[in-house]
Amino acid sequence: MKIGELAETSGVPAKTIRYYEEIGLLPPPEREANGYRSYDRDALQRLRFVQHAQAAGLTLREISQVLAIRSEGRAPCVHVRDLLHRHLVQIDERLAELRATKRELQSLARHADALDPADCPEDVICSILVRAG
Amino acid sequence: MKIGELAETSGVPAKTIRYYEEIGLLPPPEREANGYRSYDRDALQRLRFVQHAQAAGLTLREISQVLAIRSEGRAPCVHVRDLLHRHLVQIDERLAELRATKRELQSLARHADALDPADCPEDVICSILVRAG
DNA sequence: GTACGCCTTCCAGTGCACTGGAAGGTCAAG
DNA sequence: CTTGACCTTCCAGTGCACTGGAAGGCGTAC
Repeated sequence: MKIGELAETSGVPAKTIRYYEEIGLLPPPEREANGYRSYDRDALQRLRFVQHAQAAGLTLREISQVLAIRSEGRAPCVHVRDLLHRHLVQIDERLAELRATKRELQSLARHADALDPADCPEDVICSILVRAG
Repeated sequence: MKIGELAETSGVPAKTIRYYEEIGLLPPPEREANGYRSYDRDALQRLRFVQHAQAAGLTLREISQVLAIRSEGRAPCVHVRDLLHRHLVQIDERLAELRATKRELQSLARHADALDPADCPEDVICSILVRAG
């Protein structure tokens, strides 16, 4: 399977697949006589794994770690479990932040919608936004 | 007021204040005879405004736009109102994404917690994560 | 006079995940 | 024989918001 086909099948751009190889996320594949990359089914499986792991919120660096552990023959279960729990905490934090920002923004938007631009005082930069934060 | 004092008062590192000036977010301040930056109260107000606007989720680029509009003498109200509404939409999208990821992660974590590492089959990269995505 | 802390500029790097483009090789169809 | 799709490498840029460090000037206290 050439890189274009792998890209097509996986939905990951060829450029990105080469990039994954470059950063050591994917192992260098076999090459055809003409130098083209030749991928087997494992490559697709790995790539799908990367997509799954990304969907789960892991960074490429973390995915590399999991992949490396596995290629050493150890089962990455414990490691992955830790990663998952840590990510859940992070997501909760981020959710809380976002919700706070949203409340902030909603309050500002309500204020903005009720405001006549003519009322904008000259001495402050923006009377909508000075209420933020 | 020298940059260190402004940094102290605002909580924004001096390095960052210089960076803001460099990208045109803050206007170049007066200089003392020795070349030190000399800030007035307006500078602190602007810096606070930047912090508020950032807290509201605006990017530095957007904040620059608001500041630029204001410095042209026009009230940025309408512009800001649009920004706010667009940001609210973005935040809702991001919230939905995050919540989906969280559900994903929770399901994976439950699976991981219930799993004995010895059960990890050799032929898949990680039986926890193949379920993701 | 020297030590220390503050200030200056400038250049470069961080993190994250790509993405673009140039210059050129390969292969099958028309 | 040329066109076009595909592949290669390499270098460089994107976006966002900083951050680090070197090399040197300034100002005050001891």
